[in-house]
Amino acid sequence: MFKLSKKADYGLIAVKHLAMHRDQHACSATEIAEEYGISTMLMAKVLQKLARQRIVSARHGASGGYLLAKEPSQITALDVISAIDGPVLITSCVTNHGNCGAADKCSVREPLRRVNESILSVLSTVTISHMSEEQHEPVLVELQT
Amino acid sequence: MFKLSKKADYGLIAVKHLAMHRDQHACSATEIAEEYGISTMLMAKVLQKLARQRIVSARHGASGGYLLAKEPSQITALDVISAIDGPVLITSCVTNHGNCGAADKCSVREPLRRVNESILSVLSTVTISHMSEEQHEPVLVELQT
DNA sequence: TATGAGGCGACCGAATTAGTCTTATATGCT
DNA sequence: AGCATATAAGACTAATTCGGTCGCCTCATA
Repeated sequence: MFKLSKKADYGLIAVKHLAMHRDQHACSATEIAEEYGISTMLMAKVLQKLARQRIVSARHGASGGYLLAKEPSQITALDVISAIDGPVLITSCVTNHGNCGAADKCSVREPLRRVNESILSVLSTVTISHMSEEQHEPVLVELQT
Repeated sequence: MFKLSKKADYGLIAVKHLAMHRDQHACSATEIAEEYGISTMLMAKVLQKLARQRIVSARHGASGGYLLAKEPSQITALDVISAIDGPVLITSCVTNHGNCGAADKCSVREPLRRVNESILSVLSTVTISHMSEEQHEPVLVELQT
């Protein structure tokens, strides 16, 4: 209902792993998958999606693998999640493509759109480097009620 | 992936409807369902769940229906959503019931737990009365990164 | 006491998500 | 050159979740 998909979860794990091993060798999908006990095939799929969005860069061939394409502080949780699962929309009718029959009657669309904005703002405030740090300074996010 | 279920959506619609018709008659499930073009059966299910969590109160019998059990300002979006879909957990392993095999290896659980807290905080800041108002003053939410 | 309302659980089909397989392509090493 | 090792991509299947329906029950009121 309001859950991250496993793939997105795996994506965050992979990106964090790469962040911890940067300036070292490229990590292969197999290497990362085995480290966390995840199916190799599936991890490969996830990394491919991240590569397509230029969050990681891939190196073919022997001793190849993946490297972060940006600084960990420049990669947000939102980047990773939406690279894998597509845009984050808490309701399917937020974009208003007419697929919601009750669109004109629906009285909650506008308020939910604002809640959606707030969640995007939370997710884009958290970066991979935040996720690797130990100290956690509070950050204020402006929420449009 | 990161979406409200339709049931939760319908729940918010119903609660907002009740908020707009308080001090009037009790609204039946059928009445609300028809107003927004939603299946009567399904709307009934949703209202039953809301009643079980004491968000709305039900009146049996002829000219019965549902009434809000609290002030609109005392009902948060989180109340409604979790009444219908259960606790809001962005990952299934947040509660750590051992169902995630990689729990000990998983390096993102703690950061995600904090993101989850922030989302809860957003959802519990938005009340039904907020959702009915037109003006939207920004509210600051403290986000634990 | 008949009628109109909610309460609850079982159930089914559809949609989404998780995970696998296969084939193609690129790279490095010997 | 040729082989081993990687990624790339899409088709495919299995598993799970979700949306929606139905039937039977209880309760309250006209």
